[in-house]
Amino acid sequence: MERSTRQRTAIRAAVEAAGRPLSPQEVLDAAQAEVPGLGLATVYRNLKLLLDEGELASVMLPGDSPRYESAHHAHHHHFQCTRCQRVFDVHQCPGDLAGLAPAGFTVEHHELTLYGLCSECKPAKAVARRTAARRAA
Amino acid sequence: MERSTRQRTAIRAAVEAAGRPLSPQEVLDAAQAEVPGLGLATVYRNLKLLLDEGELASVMLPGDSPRYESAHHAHHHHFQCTRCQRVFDVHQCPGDLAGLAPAGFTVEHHELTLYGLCSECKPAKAVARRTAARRAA
DNA sequence: TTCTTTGTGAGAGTGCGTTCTCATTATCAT
DNA sequence: ATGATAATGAGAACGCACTCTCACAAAGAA
Repeated sequence: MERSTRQRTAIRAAVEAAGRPLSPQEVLDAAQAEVPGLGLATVYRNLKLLLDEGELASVMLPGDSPRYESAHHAHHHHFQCTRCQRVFDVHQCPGDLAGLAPAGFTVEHHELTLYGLCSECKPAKAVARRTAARRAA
Repeated sequence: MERSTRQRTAIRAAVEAAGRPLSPQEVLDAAQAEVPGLGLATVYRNLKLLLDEGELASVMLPGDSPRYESAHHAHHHHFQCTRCQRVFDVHQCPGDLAGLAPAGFTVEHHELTLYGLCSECKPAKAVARRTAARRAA
């Protein structure tokens, strides 16, 4: 039977607390605050377990390995920051995209990913630009 | 200087003729009709070359390795068949998705992927369903 | 035609995300 | 507290897409 371990608890908590999809490495980094010796294999094992139980959902983005987030979210999309690579939820959907498909095709579902700068990186980039300009002067 | 080989010509022609994004393996299969001994390494070498020259564009889809298509296409999106896994172009765009992002975020671009059955697989699936029903009876 | 050099095919090698192995640890029913 | 066994940590191993190596083939300038 399934046991309750500090590791499993920390992993579950890390993903739920993040409020955004995390990569296995990000989960490891976050959960190690709670369980310092935590290993990557344990993270993978538990992500798979929680996925099978339906507690987590995997999030696939173009050209990236899977991330994981709480499964208790309605249909939504994702935003990836082009600077820090972190992924955030977008709780809106353009909806009704069935009409875009070629004739004779049936649309079952869709994935939308927005790219740009997150609220933390937008100012960071502006600062970097100013710094570069100062160096050049 | 760059030479014109049967292999390169066949690879370029295969991608242009497909009219949809092809995986390296699909390119190999298609181009081998023209150059039977063609090797996978040559396909990768030439895809990279044509990419660098700006003749091809790479297409990333969630959870899949890159595909390649002609770069001479305006902004568009993609449709992946959930049965045959092939990818097709969708020449429309819901547009103006900047408003969907969280406050403080800047949207630079976006990727949209539709999933469903292509025109070839839709009838195939209906047939499979009828066959299964017959077996069950 | 000859020569230089780019391109090719085959298979070995690489990188990386993920899974497996196994000795050790820790949970929990008793 | 004790014992059965699930879970863990570390590192080896894996799978896959992709790139490199190298001997050989062939394009194209002379």
